[in-house]
Amino acid sequence: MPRMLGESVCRVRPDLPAVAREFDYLVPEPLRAEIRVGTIVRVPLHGRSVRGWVTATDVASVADPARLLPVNKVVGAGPPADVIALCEWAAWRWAGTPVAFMRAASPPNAVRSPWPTSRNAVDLANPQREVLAWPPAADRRELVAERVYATGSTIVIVPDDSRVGSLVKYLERAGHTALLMHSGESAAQRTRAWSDARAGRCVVIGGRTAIWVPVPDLAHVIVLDEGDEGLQEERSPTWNARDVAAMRASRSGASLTLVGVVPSLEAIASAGDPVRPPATQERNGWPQLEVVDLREEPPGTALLSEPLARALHRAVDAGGRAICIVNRKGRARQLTCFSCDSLAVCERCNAAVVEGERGTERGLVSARLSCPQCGTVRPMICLGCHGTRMRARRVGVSRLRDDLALLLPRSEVAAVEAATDDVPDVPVLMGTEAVLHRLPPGRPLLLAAFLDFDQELAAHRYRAAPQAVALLARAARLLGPRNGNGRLLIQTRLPQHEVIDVARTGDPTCLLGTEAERRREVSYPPFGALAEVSGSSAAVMALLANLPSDISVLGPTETGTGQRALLHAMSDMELADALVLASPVGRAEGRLRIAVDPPRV
DNA sequence: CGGACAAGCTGA
DNA sequence: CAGCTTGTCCGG
Repeated sequence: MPRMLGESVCRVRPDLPAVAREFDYLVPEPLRAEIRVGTIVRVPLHGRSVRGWVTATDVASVADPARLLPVNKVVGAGPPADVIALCEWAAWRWAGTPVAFMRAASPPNAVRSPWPTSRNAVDLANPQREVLAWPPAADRRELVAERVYATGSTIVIVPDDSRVGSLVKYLERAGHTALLMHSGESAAQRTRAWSDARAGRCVVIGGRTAIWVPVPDLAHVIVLDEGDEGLQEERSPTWNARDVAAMRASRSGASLTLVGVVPSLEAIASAGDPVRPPATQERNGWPQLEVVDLREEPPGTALLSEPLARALHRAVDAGGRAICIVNRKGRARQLTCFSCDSLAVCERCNAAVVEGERGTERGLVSARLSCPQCGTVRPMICLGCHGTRMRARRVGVSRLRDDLALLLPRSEVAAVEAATDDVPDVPVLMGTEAVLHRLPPGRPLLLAAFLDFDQELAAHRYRAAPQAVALLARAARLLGPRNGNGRLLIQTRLPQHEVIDVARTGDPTCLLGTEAERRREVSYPPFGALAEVSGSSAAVMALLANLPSDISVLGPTETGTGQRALLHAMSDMELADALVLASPVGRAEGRLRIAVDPPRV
């Protein structure tokens, strides 16, 4: 096929994650007007017709022009050029393929309408970068509204989709064009919002994917709950919308506001020390707090203390709702024999067994032990002394529900876990943290009680403290401010812990200093960078072998299916560059997953 | 990713 | 050695 003079050539990245290359194609004259950077096209590749994104137009230097094939057709509009470039950056930053990001930045359905007359990028004289410490129960609508830019677009990232409705209404009442982009919406609705955003002069409100919207005139990016785990993609590449927001704002010359109850060290590292509201507002932005020191409770009361019982009765008698939170599913996660005190383990694999659902054994209802590792189930019998009575050591929500029901004979008590289908509208809910996300409407929430908060404080994850604050903050938001009727109750043996101080005083700096100290000591993020690589032994070992020497490696350790290792570098850039260098150029030998900034280590 | 083609395996 | 499975390569 001879190439004619003046015929234009575009570069296309096929929507095939395993093909880490771009290819050049001829642009047929009738398609020329529609083909620009970002346009979604179908192109012939290896005898097939595949979808892809145009990544460059008017490509000049072509290796072998005679071999070029023409683009088959234009599928529809895609991300604008600046977003395509942002996708390339994100692919480097989180060691993924650009395709993964281009998918996230594209509309769910094809958009055939032409681009609106282009609105120029806003030229802010003085773009601001700001970190804002904002107490959980304080209203955030005003905070957003006063930052919305009138002659340009604003992106507002809100990880929790249950709270966006009132924000949208508030902004619309203030005369703004608000576009909702949450994953809970239908594909058609999200496509429409994506398409409408191309006109600019709007406020886009959505979850993490909203950071990729095609607004042409970005002036401000606001990230609410910037430390929320929901801002990070769980699957690889594990990108974080807060970090993409910071880069997009910086590249567009837009302002950036990162808002958190206790701002993350990552936010502070990228946008400076937090701005705080006046101290009275900080205090009033948390509900009333009661800390129960479990060391002073009589032994044997376990997690159902006297002050907890009082608070529960008070809430129920007032006609409100009370929720109790323990992050352990099931009945008991650990059991010891009542007579010989040995730990109950699995007869096959020796792992600690948990108390399973009750089964029927020769006509008698009895508890069973089940192994979380291999699934073996046996009746509740001690392997050592054949005793049949067990003491529950780490009690879970289903057992606590039963205990709570005995304590509150006149109220209905329901257990809630992530797997619970319908959360019943009863006065008392006993649940894992899932209950904080799945509260049925109807009754006013008067009490949120963390029965074993030390489990969160002492968790061996390096982000344990901010995650613990996030739990308290979520509960606090549901309970309302200090002058309301909601009450937060925390049972602990560490009543002086900085995390609890934040809820007590409203002062986020209680925690920031010690947390920064801890992380700096071991060069953990944001004073260093981490990545977890896992997969088949061959793939992991090949990657580790090609790593430059300034990357330190913990492991590898055996997993069920292969190997896992933790990589540490002194900066995000160093880590990203090393992963580019070490990643296999051609086909990967077996499965490999790279999680940059793994949420739990 | 998935088609093409090569090398390996099996049974008469 | 035909006919089938399994593996490796590579795309404009």
